[in-house]
Amino acid sequence: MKPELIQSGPRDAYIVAVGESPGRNEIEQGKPFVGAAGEILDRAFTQANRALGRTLLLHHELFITNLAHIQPPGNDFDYFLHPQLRPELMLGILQLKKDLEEIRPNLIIALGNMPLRFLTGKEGIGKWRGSILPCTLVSGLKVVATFHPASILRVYDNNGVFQTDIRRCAEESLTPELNLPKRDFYIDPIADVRNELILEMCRAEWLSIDIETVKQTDGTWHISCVGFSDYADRAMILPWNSSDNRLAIAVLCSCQAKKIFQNGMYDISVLLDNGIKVKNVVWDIMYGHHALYPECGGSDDEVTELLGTKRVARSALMKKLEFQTSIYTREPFYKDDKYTDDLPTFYTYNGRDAAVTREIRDVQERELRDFGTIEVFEHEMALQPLLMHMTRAGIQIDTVEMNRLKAEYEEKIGRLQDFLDKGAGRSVNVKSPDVKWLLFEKLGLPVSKRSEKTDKPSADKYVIEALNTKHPHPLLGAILEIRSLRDLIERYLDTKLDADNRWRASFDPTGTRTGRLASRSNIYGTSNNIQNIPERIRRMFVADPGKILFSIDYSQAEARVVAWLARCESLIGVFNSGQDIHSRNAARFFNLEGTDYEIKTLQGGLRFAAKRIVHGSNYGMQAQRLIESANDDARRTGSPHRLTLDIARRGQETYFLLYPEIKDNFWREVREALRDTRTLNTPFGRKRQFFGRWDEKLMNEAYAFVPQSTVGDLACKAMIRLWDNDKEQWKLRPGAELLANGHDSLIGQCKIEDIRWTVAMVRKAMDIPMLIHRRELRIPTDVEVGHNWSDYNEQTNPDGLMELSKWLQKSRG
DNA sequence: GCAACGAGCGCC
DNA sequence: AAAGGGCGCTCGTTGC
Repeated sequence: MKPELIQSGPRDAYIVAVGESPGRNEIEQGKPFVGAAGEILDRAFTQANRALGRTLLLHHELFITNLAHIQPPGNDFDYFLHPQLRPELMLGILQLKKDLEEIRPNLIIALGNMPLRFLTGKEGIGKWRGSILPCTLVSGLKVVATFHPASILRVYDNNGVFQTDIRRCAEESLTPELNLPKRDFYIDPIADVRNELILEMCRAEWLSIDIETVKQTDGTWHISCVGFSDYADRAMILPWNSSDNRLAIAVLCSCQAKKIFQNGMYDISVLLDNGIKVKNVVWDIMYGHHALYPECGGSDDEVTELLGTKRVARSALMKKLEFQTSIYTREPFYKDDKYTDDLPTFYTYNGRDAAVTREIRDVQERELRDFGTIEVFEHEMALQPLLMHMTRAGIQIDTVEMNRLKAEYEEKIGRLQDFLDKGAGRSVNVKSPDVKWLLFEKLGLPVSKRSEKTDKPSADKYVIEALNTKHPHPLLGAILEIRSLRDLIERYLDTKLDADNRWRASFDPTGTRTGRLASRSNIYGTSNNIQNIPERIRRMFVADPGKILFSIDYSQAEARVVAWLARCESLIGVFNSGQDIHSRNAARFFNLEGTDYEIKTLQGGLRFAAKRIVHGSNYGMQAQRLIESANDDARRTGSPHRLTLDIARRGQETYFLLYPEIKDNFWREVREALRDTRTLNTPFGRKRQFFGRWDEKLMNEAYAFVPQSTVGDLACKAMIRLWDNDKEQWKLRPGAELLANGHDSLIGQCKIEDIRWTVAMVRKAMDIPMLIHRRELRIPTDVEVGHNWSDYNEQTNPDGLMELSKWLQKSRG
């Protein structure tokens, strides 16, 4: 008997969607994609149609079928393939061929790797998804592949990509033609052709530039070739190996055309290292993409790939050119050409990159205007030159101090490690599972937390700190101490510096989902992230000779933004009154009203607890986690005070009781915005779409987004003001410069005699009024100055950071 | 021997 | 069951 076909839809459909094989529900109901996977597909089409302004009756346009029409044992498609192709699959594919020949849809959607393989002969859904491909099963038809909807259930991060792919499918289904972009590539052209092209390209409005490089053993980059494209249908590729070409490259880079890059900070730096200045850089498609899809922010992308520390993509949406090509253009996947031995193929690859970059710019401009984030893009572009400057300037490291710290910590580690090994009866590596053996087997202590991913017991500092409170044991403290000392050495004190002993961290405006800057090691592989340097080693960062460091931070910035977002009059009142908000809150949370609460709270460490409670509670942190972070702070700073669960709970309850608007307004409005549009807007015009699964984690991400983003943007806006040399009102004197961004703080240096003036300028630039719910918010700033970057201490760090007024007094005396 | 991955942890 | 968010880096383990 012929098996029943699990299919649905009309035989005059525009689109045929092809899955792998039916599941149990599909078999029972005789229809494909009836469960959760079907819902995902349905929803994506509805959204795509809405985005395209179409009202399309899905079921009249879409024919859905599978490669096979029986369920393989264990739902494992491999059953059909190994040890050899099974007849059930071959029958299914013949049926599919027949169906396609009869229906002749405008578009076939391959849902997953197997349909991709049998419809196009291509393999690797991650590479080929989104590409418009000729169908090899039935010639003359076209295929777009994307993830199988069921995979979205497992890897929800793919949801955003899936949605953009389905949108492409809805567009492609309008016409049957493959109609792929055609481009001409002029590879190392003869002088006449080259000169003609140079003339034309210099006169063009836009010119994209893309370099190919090889890393040298000394960390520098050798340029192989440079691609230029003035129109998306052509590109010129100039190998670096002739002096004529190098001159041509210099001419093109310095011409008046508006330049387009993909991750230009890299290209521009490398060109500069080779004596070539790029003028009129106006568009970076990585920045454009980030302003459209902030979810692409985060590491683990081509930036980190460049550094050789690539990790698996974690972001819902990637920002690399390969991905952008798949969503902004109709150019099929071609990145494998990069790894060819064939020189012409490689040069063509370079030219295609340039042409695609050129093409993407135009699409991005339209989309940025439609989406309403063109100002966000321009803001990030404005940051680029000053961030490059900061990276290239760097900060001086006192290497004597660096080595002294390392020696001190190594000595301590040696002693503690001896103590630990003797106590444990064997050697214990504190960064290995040895610790779990020691805690949970040898000492028989209880497991209190497990990894979400692997379900393995956790032995992190919170667990160990909690164990130490309940079952005190000297080895526990030793583990924590060794871990943190090893960390200081491995992650900071062993950092490779440049030959002039400067720390040159890079800054990346597309590095986060919020618009904060990300910081990491630079393109030559020296230095590291400068935004997580521990306080206890910051003293090795020093001002240049004759100069002094300043660190100016926004006071309680995120908490203020939350108060304004919540329209919480009482909290706004406390901020506006100029009182010490934490002492004030501590008094109220812990019932110290009417007493001399400031002294009491300060002495009791409750002020610190109040700070933690406010910050954590705003973003959905629970009491248990609150005390962990508060007590960790206390341990690190040597404070004897510990927060108990009871006190934390009471404090948190009081916080929400006193300021109910946090939940009633702020949280509620975030949830409503998410429910209605899955999009949040910030006071500075950022828009972030949330593609994640609808759960509390998504809510917590969303609560944190606007405050974090607003403060991050605020500090960057101030940096732009100070960089912009035309603006007389924030003009810094020669020798004064910004050195780093600490999210809510700016770090810089200036000549010692200019410190008052410089600080006044920077503070003025940082004083940026915002409107939140039509109410003005201006966040005050605190200033510290010193010769090194650690806090002042009369005995241990007399050259450290202190309040400006105190420093002036001290330096007069 | 290398690459991927998880755990852990520094900062705001 | 319990769960703040946002990052980047290093080590140790594991799997090929």
